[in-house]
Amino acid sequence: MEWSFTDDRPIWQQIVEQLTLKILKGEYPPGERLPGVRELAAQAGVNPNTMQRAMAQLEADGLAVGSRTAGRTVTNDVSVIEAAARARAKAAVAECLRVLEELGYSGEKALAFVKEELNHE
Amino acid sequence: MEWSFTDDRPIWQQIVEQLTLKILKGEYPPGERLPGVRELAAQAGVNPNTMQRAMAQLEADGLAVGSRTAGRTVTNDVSVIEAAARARAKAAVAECLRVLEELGYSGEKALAFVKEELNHE
Amino acid sequence: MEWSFTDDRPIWQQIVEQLTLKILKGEYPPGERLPGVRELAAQAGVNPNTMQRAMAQLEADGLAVGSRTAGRTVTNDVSVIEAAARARAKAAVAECLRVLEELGYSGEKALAFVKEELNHE
Amino acid sequence: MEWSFTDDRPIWQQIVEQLTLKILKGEYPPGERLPGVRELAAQAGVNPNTMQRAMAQLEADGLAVGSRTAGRTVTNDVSVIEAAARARAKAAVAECLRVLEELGYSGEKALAFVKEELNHE
DNA sequence: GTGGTCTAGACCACC
DNA sequence: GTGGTCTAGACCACA
Repeated sequence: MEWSFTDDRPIWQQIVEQLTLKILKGEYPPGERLPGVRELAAQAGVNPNTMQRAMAQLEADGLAVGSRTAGRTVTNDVSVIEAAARARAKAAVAECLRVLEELGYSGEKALAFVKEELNHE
Repeated sequence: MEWSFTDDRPIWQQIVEQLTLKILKGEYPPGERLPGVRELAAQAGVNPNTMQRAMAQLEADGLAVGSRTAGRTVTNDVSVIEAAARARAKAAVAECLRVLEELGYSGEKALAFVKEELNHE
Repeated sequence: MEWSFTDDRPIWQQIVEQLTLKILKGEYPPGERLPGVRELAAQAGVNPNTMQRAMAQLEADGLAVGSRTAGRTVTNDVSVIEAAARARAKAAVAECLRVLEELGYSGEKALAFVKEELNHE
Repeated sequence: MEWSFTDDRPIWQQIVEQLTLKILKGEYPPGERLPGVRELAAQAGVNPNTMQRAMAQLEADGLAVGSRTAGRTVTNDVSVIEAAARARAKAAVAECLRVLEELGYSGEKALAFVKEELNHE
């Protein structure tokens, strides 16, 4: 796993995002055991506390469940994962459309613009 | 003008965004004189220092030009404004497509999803 | 017997509570032989060490007596059991009243509130 | 303010509880500015990080709102405060009744017991 | 060995 | 001066 961080946002947030993405994509399947805090921290080259901050957020989001002594696992509740994935996709599109609308793109023009960008990518 | 800020990002950045938008949309036409920092700060209910920082950014972006004596004006270079508008639109779409691709949406599926979101908005 | 644990508190404490309850209610009558640690541990799906710790606490509370050769039995001293039951009840009520008082419930109001909660349960 | 902690639970949780109680009781009225993290930490004799952990929880509970630069204030949403107070009271009573029921107290007997305890307090 | 907590001290952005 | 973040290092309960 390639960890890369920018300094415009807290590292723990970026960790949360990247781990969340792995869960949403199924790279960490539901129920799978997650590596320990110390191990992940070593991999990512951050302080264990920082990694733990990220894991706590992951738990708060309901994507990971922690048993006090036996490490954490990805949630078994697939609906939570799917809901998170859908929410992320919808948020991205909504933000995009919001900006385009601000710039004067009507619905049809916005769609055409997206299509165009998609093609000569 | 309705100024509203969230506290998840620096206020000066949000000011920059909103002022930039007004320029891109032509509400502040090229060459037009911008209100003074103190006046704008009073309107927005922020510290003049904060507004000052936003204006400095606007100058750095090339959208505003400042003469030490006569206040600031919107740039006369229309190409700069158009380029900025295009860049903002492309960035928004690119970010959106990036997220969708991360989540496993192929090009066609992404477009379909955007269309769908656009419809039941 | 249905064993269920939450991970907000040590498992051995929860075992102690549930076993204690069985003794107080008479499900394990005074003088009765308790199942062996290994057997109980298997039932509850926990490590024998954990169950062992719970039993030690039960002994410390005076509710179980252990003879090195013949396993453990529930105490024959009924007064100990009755005292424990009374203490548990009083502690529960005292804690409840403490919280209610903290929140501004006077004696009468507290009682009325308890009555109300009891009814629409 | 008298801060006293026990070592059976995390200090930050105890801080959260005590601050929450002050808010629920109105000692910190809605909208009131809370002392800074460093100041509170000094008062309580704990590390600023520990105090911040507590404040973050208070924010997550919706009882405090934080503006990135101007300190925290008690929420203005009185309904949140009232809901929290009611929830705390109901939880306390429910726990009490649960224990009493486990011990064999029927509804009426439980109420009578509470009344008795309340009197010779 | 696991996660959780706490301390100490430092740095930074923001206003 | 405010809150937020990060590091480093230590301790503890639990299983």
